[in-house]
Amino acid sequence: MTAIRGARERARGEITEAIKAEARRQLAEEGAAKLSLRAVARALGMASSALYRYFPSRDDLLTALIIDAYNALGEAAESALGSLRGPEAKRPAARWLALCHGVRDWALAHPHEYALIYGSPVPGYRAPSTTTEAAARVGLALIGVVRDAHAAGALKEPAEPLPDPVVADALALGAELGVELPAAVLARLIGAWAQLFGLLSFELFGQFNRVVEARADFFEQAVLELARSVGLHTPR
Amino acid sequence: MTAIRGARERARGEITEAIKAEARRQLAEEGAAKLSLRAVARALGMASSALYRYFPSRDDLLTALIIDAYNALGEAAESALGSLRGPEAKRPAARWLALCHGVRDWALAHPHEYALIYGSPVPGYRAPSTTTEAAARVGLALIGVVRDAHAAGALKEPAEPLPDPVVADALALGAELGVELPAAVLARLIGAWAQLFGLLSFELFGQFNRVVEARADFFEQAVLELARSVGLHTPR
DNA sequence: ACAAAAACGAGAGCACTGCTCTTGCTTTGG
DNA sequence: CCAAAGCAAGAGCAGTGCTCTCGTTTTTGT
Repeated sequence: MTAIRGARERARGEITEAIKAEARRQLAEEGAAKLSLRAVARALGMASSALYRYFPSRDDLLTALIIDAYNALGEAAESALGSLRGPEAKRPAARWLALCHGVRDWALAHPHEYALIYGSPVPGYRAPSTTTEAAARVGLALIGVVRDAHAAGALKEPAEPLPDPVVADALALGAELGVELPAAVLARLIGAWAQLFGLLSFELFGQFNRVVEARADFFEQAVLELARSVGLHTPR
Repeated sequence: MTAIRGARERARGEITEAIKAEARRQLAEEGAAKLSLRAVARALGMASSALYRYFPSRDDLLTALIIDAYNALGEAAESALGSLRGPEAKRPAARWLALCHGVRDWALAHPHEYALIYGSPVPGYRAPSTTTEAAARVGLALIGVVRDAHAAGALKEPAEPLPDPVVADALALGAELGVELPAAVLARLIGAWAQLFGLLSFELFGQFNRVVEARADFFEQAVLELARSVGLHTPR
């Protein structure tokens, strides 16, 4: 169905992509606030009004960029996991670390796109299912690492008890995702997920200026601690 | 020196405050992106050009709002700590919890102002010392709670070793702040600080939609875990 | 006390923005 | 082959941040 349905359809796809590419360029240079439809149209040599045939509004363009960014980040994370070789590829702690560093590396390489998805929600809130789906990829990857560890019997379930409502949320999530993990682990995974991005946001948004200098070391250390909190064994 | 230096000076202060108040109003309604100088001037019944006598640019107004927001948050946090009564007021874990909940309560009550300070940096980066000073208040409060616990001998120093560069950062921070805490504790405090806002940002920016429903319980649980990670005893 | 200097408010104006509407042209499909 | 749909371009509207100028008012130095 994506076959050649005429030159027009193909052209539409290409132009849509060109618009997004140029918008991404301006985003990387000036940030989301300064992204201007007219400037994009100008750079592409088209009338600004023509652009509205492809994106009905500026917010729609931004939403498309957001989804792309989520997917790019998800892909970076997954590929960091996939490029592990040798015995490292099987050790849960190493997988966890690789995943987190993959996320961080992408964020450092694309700070404005990171800000777009994990900074303040720019277009008056919203979360179409396409967005949330793409947004979930990193979280799912984290769960995957822990699930594999659990299946291999390499998980040390935390002893601390959890309040009932938290357990309920964790169970609901586990059921929805069809993943078999103890509620305590799942709940801590959610926390670790949020905290991972807390660390990244502080680093990227300048909150660590004059506080943390050895950013990579600090990140690794913090992320190792998160791995422990979900029950992963972290040798050495 | 802040004495009455003429009606003009007093009027200037009042008008400056009125502008910020109206800007804050529009901020709370529409978010930072939609805040317009002209609209503020209109609401105040003055010409838009007159507003530039008080704030040289839109970014300067935003910066002022950012500083105010940091201070309001810092104040909310400190007062949550100060309003503890009875034996709770002495238990480090209770103080830690009260502090974190104070931060969360303020954030939930002022989501747009929270987004202004912990979302994407809106005006092309920047951090005048006045900003960083106000921004540090919550972090300092967290440190204070742990310092007191340490002084009272109620701190269980974590055993896990830290990489040297991280230790160095922690020592430098401790020296700069003149606070006597083990490097391992200080390093974990920085992590806990970042993670606290990671949790809040995820909650406020909608990342927990359809994932975590029992937000307050979840927050409490996560923040308790953070307290443990810095060495605080958490009874029950 | 008076004149010079500084601060102020208002208005007009510039360059820019997102977005709409209308007018012609081109591709598509029955 | 021709009507219908898709498309690009231009003009135009309302709004924005910001600058400049021009009278007026307040402060300040002598």
